[in-house]
Amino acid sequence: MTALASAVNATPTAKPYALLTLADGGQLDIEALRRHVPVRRCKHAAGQGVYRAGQAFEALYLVHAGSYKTCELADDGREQVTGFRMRGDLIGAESIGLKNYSCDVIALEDSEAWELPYPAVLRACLQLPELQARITHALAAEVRRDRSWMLMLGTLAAERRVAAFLLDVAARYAHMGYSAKHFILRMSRIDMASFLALKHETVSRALSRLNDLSVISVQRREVRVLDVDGLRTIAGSGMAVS
Amino acid sequence: MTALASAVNATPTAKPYALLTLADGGQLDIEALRRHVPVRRCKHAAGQGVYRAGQAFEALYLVHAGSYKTCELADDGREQVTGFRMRGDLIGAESIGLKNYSCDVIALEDSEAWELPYPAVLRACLQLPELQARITHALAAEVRRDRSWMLMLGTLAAERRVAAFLLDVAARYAHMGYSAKHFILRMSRIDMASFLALKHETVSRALSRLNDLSVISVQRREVRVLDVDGLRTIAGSGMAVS
DNA sequence: AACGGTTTGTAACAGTCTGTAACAACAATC
DNA sequence: GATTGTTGTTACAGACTGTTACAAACCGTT
Repeated sequence: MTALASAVNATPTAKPYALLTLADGGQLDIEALRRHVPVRRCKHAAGQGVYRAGQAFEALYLVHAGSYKTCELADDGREQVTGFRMRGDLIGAESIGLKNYSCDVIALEDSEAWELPYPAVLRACLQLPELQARITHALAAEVRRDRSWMLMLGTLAAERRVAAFLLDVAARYAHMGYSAKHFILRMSRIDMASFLALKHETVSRALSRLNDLSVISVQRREVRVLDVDGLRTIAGSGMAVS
Repeated sequence: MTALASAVNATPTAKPYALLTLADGGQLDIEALRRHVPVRRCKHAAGQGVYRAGQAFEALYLVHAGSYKTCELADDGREQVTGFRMRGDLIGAESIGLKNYSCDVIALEDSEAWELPYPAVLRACLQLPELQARITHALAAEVRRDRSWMLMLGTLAAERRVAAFLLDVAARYAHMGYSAKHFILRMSRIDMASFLALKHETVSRALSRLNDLSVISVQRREVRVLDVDGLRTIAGSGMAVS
């Protein structure tokens, strides 16, 4: 990573954040949660897993720094990246109700997630009605987000998918207080391609074309958005992630 | 529908069913729920909506008979079928936490869903801890199911997607007590194609080819599975829907 | 039984995306 | 600083799916 790049969206300041950004921005903060649940800070090196499919389900995780990918696995080895998680995102909720985690969650860079042991969370839910609602809302939001990507994957051509993806990344960085016009992608072309149901060469070509159209400027993982409206037009009036 | 067809998987008998088939088959039955929540039976003609995106979110629904499709809509008119719902499936949970429903749910045939007013459900959750867990589990299962389809859509070619879809339909009919080897598809080719992120002609071609391979026998919406293992091989060792 | 409208099937053609391959840029290691 | 491996880019040929068009089957209605 170049010196310039590292200044764009580096490790965040320790600014406090609400639990479960995904939901509607309510008031339950991490300190209230800590009074009921023993929180352990877990650091992960790039490529290391928070958990893997099949491991015993024991905790939820809250991303504190860095970024992760969630991967679905098939018996025959097929693999699919189903999403990327950043600061404030909840991890592990998809496995609630199971004895074992149903997917892999892997750090894309050196990252940190806070471990919330599930039995403690369950007990805390009885005393903090807000927490229960928050988790339910986060799950519902996750369903909506996944479906909104299904809409995107089912109706947009390759180049438009890539454009929609960039807009989503930009919006998420903006939400975290970073620049929406200049950022570093944390995932490889292969992960991006898997998520977008494309091949990595196709993603490269699409990015190059968006670059040639002067809608963005891209060099490897560094992206500058030059024409947001142009990008929105290509993506089809953008995402409707709720 | 032919006389033969109607005998295959017609309106179900009024066999009692557990709440939220999607989850892990627990014990909370519909009678326990009725003691806390006023249940209204809602009938829908084919093509009629249970609710539409934008309508005020007021209730969850439990499919009692028939079948529905869930549709995601984009601002610019793009549309994507994101799933099909049958007896025992919960509808509306994806909109929990919102003021308005986020998608359309439309009956594929004459169907019936039981309305569970959400405020009453919320109150009931305080008295029936099982209910709260059930809804949470159903939501988590919904996330897993959607991701498992993302895996399928992202990694399988057209013909294999259709095969995987047929296996899923067969499994769901089997779960409801119908034949897994002989059933009637309730959705049009267009809905099926939308769900599988294909065009309806491609679905037609794939079905014709599976028919020519003697893996299935298909005539319009009537399907006979002749070679389950063959179908599984084509689909890539089947789905891992949990 | 005849009538439109819808749904489904088939075909030829065109287009996008993919697969392969070679190369370039970068990172990590020695 | 050279080397090795990973990641990303680009070009070209080829396969699959999408497009378009039309015909047949089915449905509900008259």
